[in-house]
Amino acid sequence: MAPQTRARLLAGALQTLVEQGIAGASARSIAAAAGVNQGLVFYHFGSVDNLLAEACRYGAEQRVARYRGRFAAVQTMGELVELGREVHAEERAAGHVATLAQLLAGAQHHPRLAEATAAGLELWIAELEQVLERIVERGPMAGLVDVGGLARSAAAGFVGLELYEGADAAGAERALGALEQLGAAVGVVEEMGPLARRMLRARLKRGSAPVSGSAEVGEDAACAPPE
Amino acid sequence: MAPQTRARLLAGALQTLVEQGIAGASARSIAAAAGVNQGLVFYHFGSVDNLLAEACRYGAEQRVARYRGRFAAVQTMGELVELGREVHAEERAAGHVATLAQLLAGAQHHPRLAEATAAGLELWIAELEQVLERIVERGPMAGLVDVGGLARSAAAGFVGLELYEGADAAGAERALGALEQLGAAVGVVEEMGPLARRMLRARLKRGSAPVSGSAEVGEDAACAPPE
DNA sequence: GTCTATAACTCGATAGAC
DNA sequence: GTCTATCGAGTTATAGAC
Repeated sequence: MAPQTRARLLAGALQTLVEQGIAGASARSIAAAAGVNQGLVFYHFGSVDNLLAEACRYGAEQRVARYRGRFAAVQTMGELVELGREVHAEERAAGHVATLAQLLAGAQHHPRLAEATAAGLELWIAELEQVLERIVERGPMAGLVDVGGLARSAAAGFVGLELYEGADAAGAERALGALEQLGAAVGVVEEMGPLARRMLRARLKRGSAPVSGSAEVGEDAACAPPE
Repeated sequence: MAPQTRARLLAGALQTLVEQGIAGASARSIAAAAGVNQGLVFYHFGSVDNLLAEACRYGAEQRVARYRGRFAAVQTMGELVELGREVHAEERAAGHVATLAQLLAGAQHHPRLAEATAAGLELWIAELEQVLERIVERGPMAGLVDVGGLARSAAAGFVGLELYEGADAAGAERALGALEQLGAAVGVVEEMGPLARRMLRARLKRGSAPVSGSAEVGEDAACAPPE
């Protein structure tokens, strides 16, 4: 019966994180949610933190697998934003992104949890990165943007939005709407192809130096001189 | 001596959140950090949660005031991204954005904390919104994007990035770098002025309907037909 | 592998001395 | 306003019966 109990504890840990947060994730509450004895947490996992770390990997694998097919079908930035909405809605309803956020909060002061949550997030990031790679490589930004970094900022931003939604649901909705509008702006760059690519390359070439002054040109310099 | 003790407890609460996270923010550890007796938490604030809620507002006001001048000086998207880097570095060093993230994690299952953290975040959002308003209104996106929503997504994303950095510092650095590149892409749209504006308006007009098919045009449709 | 019982501790919160 | 002392509940973790 060992494997079944382990699985129940893992599921119980996730459920407890959803319902009570990291501050309420004790051996007793997790065991109660799993319907098993409290001592089994320590028999099977050694400590509550170890259980939470394993539950993090377990949960992330489960959730990412749920969307793998849909991620694979995405071909455009618009579709990706649309899928983002879907994922947001489903994960919010199930409380699973909140789980990752709770673990991430706990991980700030706990190296073992940090390792596990980073691994869990990495699963989401890998999925996202594949999609972005497909989208970016055929557009004007190919080779000009770090796709892995983009995937990481999207995943991290998603977690932040999820936390924000818990404190201000209406504000989070506005944020999502604005992101869709911003996605449309990026889509414009995509559509513009080579012209946008030249301008973007020129911009990035200026490197990390302050770009002050460059934007005042904005209105009348629709076509920057090619290199 | 009452006001001094109150202030010490507020500072102690923030310090404890930085050093031990929401899970370790007990009346005893906070009082220890403040150098006062544990019972005074309840005398002055009634409960630990009330203290945390007040500390949230107190801390957010303190931090936002620190950057008010610099926010006011920002004139371009590039400068804003640059300031974002500065704020990130300073807040990370002081651990204060992490504080907001910890409170946000705790707020998910605690209405009183949710109210306080939403108010604290709102201070950052208001500051950001003013800057974005200045930048957007003179560019092609004026009137086409919800500036308040943009400010909210930026603030929430910032919190997420901060949490992510605690679990994977290198990954967070990549994310920040990619965001700078993406900011440059938005800058391109800014530079393009009226042309980009027409394309963007056409895009947004299609509304929230799936934009599938539109991006495949990308490479060879540098100039979409104006409406 | 699973349970009970329990040790040793920390928690929030309060009563009462000063 | 600040302290000590304390209650009752909840916590991790272990020892030992089954």
